[in-house]
Amino acid sequence: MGMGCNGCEKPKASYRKGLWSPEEDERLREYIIRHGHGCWSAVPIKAGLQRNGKSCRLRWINYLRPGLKHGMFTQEEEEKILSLHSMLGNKWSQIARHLPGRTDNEVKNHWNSYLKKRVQKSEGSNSSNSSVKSTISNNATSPNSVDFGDEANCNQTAKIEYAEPESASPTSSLTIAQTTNNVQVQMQMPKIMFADWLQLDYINGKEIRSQFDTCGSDEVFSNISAQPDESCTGDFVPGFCDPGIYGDFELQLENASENQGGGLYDIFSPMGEFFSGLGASTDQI
DNA sequence: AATTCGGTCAACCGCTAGTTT
DNA sequence: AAAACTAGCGGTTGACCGAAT
Repeated sequence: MGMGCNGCEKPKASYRKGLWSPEEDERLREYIIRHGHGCWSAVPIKAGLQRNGKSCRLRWINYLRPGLKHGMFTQEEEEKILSLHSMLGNKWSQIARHLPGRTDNEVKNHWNSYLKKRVQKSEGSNSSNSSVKSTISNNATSPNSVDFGDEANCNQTAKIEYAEPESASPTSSLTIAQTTNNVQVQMQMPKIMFADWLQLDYINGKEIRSQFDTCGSDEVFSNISAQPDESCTGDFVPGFCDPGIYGDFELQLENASENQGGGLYDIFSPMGEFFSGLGASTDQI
């Protein structure tokens, strides 16, 4: 686009706005997968984009970040939104945290264009908006002190399944070797999809440190941005989190040290699921 | 066939809180 | 102490598209 007045030395770069082109998307994705995002305001410069950092951040978080679900909300998701909204109000980011693969923006949009009307209608026509509230009312305390521990623990949307011994074991022999410690665990513990596990805030009442967006943190985060390969089992949703022990589970990252600043990671979920992909850890950038 | 209407959703804007200089 | 900067949040906008007229 044009460049405003040339004479005045306003360093005001004219940023592109509006919808992202596929080329821009590719540049941004490529850059972040290789280098992590670091400081967002530097991203467009380093990635060669005529956008501001804020726009890049938004595009990554809401669209490009691996692991996002797109498309129709399931009934369970909708019910969850309704429940959470009745407790939290318009705290979209908090609500979205309990919907794996969904962004706050998406949840907000869905509420505004579908769910709000539905609630209003049922409120108008009725006495007590029964089913929605009843699912959560038992522990609906003040909005500030909502504790999801129990909910996360027993809820259905966490996709907790019981692993069959071999269905959980990937084809890769590497994996088998690496997960010997987990074999026993695999037999008796619930199998949790990596994706869901990462995004849950609590498991068995214990807080899990997982997040999808860390920047400039001094803590030793390993930000994993990976893509599924053939040996993936189940839904793979990569994310950013600390390796370590969380409650009854352990998350391992393999080969990370040999691939500092981007490279191939082997990632083991707590239940021994194996994933491999590109990654970059921000603490090395 | 052309125009208007209405809904959706990606993206922007302004603000706040936290951190760094 | 304060100014500058950053990430993140939620409200809002407007481009786009299908349906209705």
